[in-house]
Amino acid sequence: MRLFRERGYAQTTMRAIAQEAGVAVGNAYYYFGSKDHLIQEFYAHAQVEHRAAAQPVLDREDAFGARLAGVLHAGIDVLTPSHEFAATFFKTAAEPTSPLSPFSAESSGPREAAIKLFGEVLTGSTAKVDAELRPQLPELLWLAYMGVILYWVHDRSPGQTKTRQLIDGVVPLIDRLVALSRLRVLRPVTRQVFDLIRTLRH
Amino acid sequence: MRLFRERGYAQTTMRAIAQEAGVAVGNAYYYFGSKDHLIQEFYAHAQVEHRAAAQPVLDREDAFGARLAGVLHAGIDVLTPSHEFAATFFKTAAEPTSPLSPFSAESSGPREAAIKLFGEVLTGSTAKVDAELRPQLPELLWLAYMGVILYWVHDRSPGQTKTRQLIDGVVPLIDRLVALSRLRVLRPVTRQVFDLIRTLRH
DNA sequence: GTCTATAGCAAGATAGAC
DNA sequence: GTCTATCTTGCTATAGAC
Repeated sequence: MRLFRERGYAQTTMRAIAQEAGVAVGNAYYYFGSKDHLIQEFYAHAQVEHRAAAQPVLDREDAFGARLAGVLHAGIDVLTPSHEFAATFFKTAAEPTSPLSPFSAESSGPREAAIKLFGEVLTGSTAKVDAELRPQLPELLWLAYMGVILYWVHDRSPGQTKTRQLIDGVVPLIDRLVALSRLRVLRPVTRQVFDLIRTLRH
Repeated sequence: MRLFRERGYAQTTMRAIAQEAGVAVGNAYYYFGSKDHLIQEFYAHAQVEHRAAAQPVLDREDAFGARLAGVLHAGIDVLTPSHEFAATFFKTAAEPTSPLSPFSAESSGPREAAIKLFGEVLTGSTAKVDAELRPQLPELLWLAYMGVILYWVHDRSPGQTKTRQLIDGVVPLIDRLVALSRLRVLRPVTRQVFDLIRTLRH
């Protein structure tokens, strides 16, 4: 991970990694199926750090919006030192056939943990949420987080300021939509959304 | 393209491509900067085919929803023969630094053409659209199309049936939201969305 | 400016000995 | 489990033909 951050993904050779780890190249491949597979370490690591960074926010805030914003910002905080490297490795993660896709079975560990984190955003908050929406919401929030990361990876503004603006802009929006979900007028729309999600899930 | 479709992206070597084309490897590199750059041909080709496949729909339908659904389905129709290959090359397209990203400057040609196509979906329709939303809508529809493709690439259901369901489910939703955009109650929400888009654009 | 042929490098991945 | 040697392939370099 240190080499990746320092030189970037492509510039870090398996030979260099093996040498740095004091083992032979073949041995590295004994433990990691491919260079790409090393990235899964990154996921697991990032998830643990994210959890830790989010804790103070979860302890402090009780408004849904503040909690969500805090957790999203914490996620980006943790990733920021690896921004350049993340941009280059993102291609591997995006490949659907890859076990590195955040949607893949191999990534289910970190994914479940992340969804659980967004569950805590909800349960610890004072928000009143539509009963039908509530069980779906943690996964939807995680999906939104994936969207934020997708934007962040492409974000070339200095310090990724735009991503911060995206979070600050999109959180009140989600907050409002969640509140509106209980409104009678919007019932058909939310129903339609749920039906669609249900259809696609299996 | 034929070799890619038959063997997949990784399994097709530059040596094989050059041989099949009856040229030397060096000559292939004279015309294409890298193996990845061959993919841009795919984009351009797909865009032209998409345009042609969408024409009958645009001639026939005048309801916004029907036009949008038709154009989205036409896009997937055109891509379907390359589904397997697309899944493996998608990684290159997803890398933000890559000139192959659909958001990159190098891809602006096909992108503009695609956005224009969604402009026609709108202008030829009978839909009444909020004045503030109208100029933004074609690009937003294109973005939604990118989302559909993202889903399609990951879609492992036989014949990518799920993607078809996604289109059929999401189109009435978009249709309804576009109609609702003129509603007074939702004005603050749409304003919020526009402000966010404006902020992020520069 | 367009093309061929060939040689060779770098780096991801693998085979097979120990 | 670990190593060394080797293979494969994207890509580059060179020298030369037309």
